[in-house]
Amino acid sequence: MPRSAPESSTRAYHHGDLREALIEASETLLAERGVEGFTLREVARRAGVSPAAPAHHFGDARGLLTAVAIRAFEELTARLTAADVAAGSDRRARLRAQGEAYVRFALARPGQFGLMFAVGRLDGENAELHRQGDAAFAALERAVSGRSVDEGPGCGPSADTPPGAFVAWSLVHGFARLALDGQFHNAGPDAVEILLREVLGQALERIV
Amino acid sequence: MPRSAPESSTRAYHHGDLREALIEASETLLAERGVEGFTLREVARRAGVSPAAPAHHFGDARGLLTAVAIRAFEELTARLTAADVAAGSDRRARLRAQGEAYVRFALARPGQFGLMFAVGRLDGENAELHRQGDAAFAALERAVSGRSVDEGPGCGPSADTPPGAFVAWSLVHGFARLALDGQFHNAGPDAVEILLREVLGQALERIV
DNA sequence: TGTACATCAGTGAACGCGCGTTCACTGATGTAC
DNA sequence: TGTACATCAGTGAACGCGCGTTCACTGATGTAC
Repeated sequence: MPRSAPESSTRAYHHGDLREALIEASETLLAERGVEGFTLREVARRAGVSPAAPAHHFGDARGLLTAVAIRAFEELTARLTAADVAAGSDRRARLRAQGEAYVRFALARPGQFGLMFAVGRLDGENAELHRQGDAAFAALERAVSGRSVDEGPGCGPSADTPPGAFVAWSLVHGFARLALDGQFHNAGPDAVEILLREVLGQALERIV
Repeated sequence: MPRSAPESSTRAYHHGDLREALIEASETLLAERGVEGFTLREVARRAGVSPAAPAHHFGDARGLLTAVAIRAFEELTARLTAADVAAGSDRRARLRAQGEAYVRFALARPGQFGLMFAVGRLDGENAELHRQGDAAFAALERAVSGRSVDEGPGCGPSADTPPGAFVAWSLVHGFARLALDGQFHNAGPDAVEILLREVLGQALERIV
């Protein structure tokens, strides 16, 4: 099932749905080469269009990357929320489920995960980007605060946010980045899997 | 006092000590533009030499960056160890002191911190790089395990490493990266300072 | 002490490369009448 | 239904750019005798 475009739904002209094709090509390119290896020309090549075509839909490279990041935040939020719901009502179980979902998302989509925090490559003025970023954080914060998924949307980091939310975020974020940067390679076979369980088991449950 | 070059001490010919000058120029360039903004030509420009000069001392760009990363790990280890010693013998105090030192290093030297974990830009075959990276981890692990600073050098991540070391590392590493990526900007004024204390206070002490 | 020579740090021009973006354009699609 | 026209997605060549690295070289330094 094709996802609907978040803003003005582009009609199919020559290509069919170039906007969508460019986003998907970006996702696979990011997966293969990371944010550092991303180029607009390569994306165009993979989508089978000329290097000038993307400008029509996204303005420039930053615009395309921002669209990809927005979608990535949406997927992260969906995964966090699904894990939360599946974990039941126990606060620690919810927290652990979300922590595991966060790390698994990062490991499954390393390129997109890198992009989401590569602020220099994104359009910081984009309101939708902020909205989706805040939504992902809100999902985590909800479990930390023991609020139900049904109790409204929550909001992004603020001065009122309980510190535990930052603790949980830092922990899973740091674990994910270290794992992606290969820092656990010497910690034995299946180190990431084993450590993930231990870290979440030892730490996340105690923190809050 | 000029630091002595880690390998074959380069004599002063035309420049004086180009090897050292290139490393220092790299450090300030990294500070200004991050790893993404690093170029060999710009470093040469800043050191006042031709673009071909660095090759003589470091082979290629990767070689120079690796030398810079090695030095950065040395500085991190020195900071962690100093904080550890200053914290006395209480295990939680030591852990907290090292955690704070880790984050402060990252905030003070964002470009070098980014470089240390930008594995794609470094020479993964370089033994000294691994040695210094392991040494930094070993400092952290020592406090987690409650071993004294005097009890030998320790070693890098392995299958025998207590999980708490990975927990502590993930926590401070994640906090540092999120802070550097501007993710705490909306958490109020002085958010990073306040959160740093809260995160270390709430979490690090409980984890082990 | 003086001279001839070897070493090698650093030069500067050139290499080929791929990049993001621009621009005038083409031609398929959709629409007004 | 048919025709003329407007729209605009996508083309492809060209722009200027800065990059890392190479190469034959220069000339200061150090050294052997």
